[in-house]
Amino acid sequence: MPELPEVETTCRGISDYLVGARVVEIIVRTPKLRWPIPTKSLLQLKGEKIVSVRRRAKYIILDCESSSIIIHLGMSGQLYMVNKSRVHQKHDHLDFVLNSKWLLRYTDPRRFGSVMVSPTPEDHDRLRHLGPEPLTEEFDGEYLKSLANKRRVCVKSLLMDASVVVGVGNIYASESLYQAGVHPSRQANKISLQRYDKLVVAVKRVLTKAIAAGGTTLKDFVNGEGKPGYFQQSLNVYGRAAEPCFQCGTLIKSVVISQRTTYYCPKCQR
DNA sequence: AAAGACACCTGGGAGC
DNA sequence: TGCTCCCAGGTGTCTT
Repeated sequence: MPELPEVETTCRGISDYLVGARVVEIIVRTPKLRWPIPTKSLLQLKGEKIVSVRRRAKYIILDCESSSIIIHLGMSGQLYMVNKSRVHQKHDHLDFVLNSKWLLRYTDPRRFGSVMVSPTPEDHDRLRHLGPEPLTEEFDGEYLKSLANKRRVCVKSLLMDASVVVGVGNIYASESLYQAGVHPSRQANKISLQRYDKLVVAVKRVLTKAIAAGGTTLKDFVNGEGKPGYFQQSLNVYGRAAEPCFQCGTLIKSVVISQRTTYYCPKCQR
């Protein structure tokens, strides 16, 4: 489900309900996600107020008074507000009960997600080595080109490497490369600065548009209020193998790059 | 050191 | 209807 726009959408959806609220109870039903939930340190936050809600890469950070809760949605995770009276179902692993009529529920069928606790989330092992946010000025063509010069991987793998830039997952990598006219299999160190400038613009544009649309709902994504996103209506190549390119009519192709299906137009992307 | 393969899980859809 | 197989939005870790 979630790439950066979906995580951002989730953050915005739950923030108003959480900031300033107090966590009166924490219910851990499934202690084992990708890693074991640190139940003990999590329960110590019971009674604390949530000070802020933010995002770093695809991690959602709930800052409480003494420490922060770090949540990753993995492939199938969802985080959303429900009325306290809503009964939990099979994959509802975790509830944060608030001092209001709401609770924050974490649902994740595949359990690839994770929940961590840290007083200094930026320094956490999982977050420390992350690259810049894609929607900042730090992420520009020169930056990308300088890293690409040292790499022999294909450009799509470079774009999806979280130590290079965070938040560009499989959908938006394909979409950005299409918009920039860059072939996903092209070797990263053989692309000019001009083309990296263009690629960076494309990444920013695609992500910004997707956030504005409330994310992409492929199967089951819902925002913090349980509503779907609408960006899938704007997808140009992702999931469109054997369908005509909107620009030139050539049939969209798919190829597997580092174990992930990648979509591109063989004519528009070189 | 970098790049590729594999692992963790469940559910949904296609094909028979 | 029901079985089997394949695929899926991520990313840490192991192997080359």
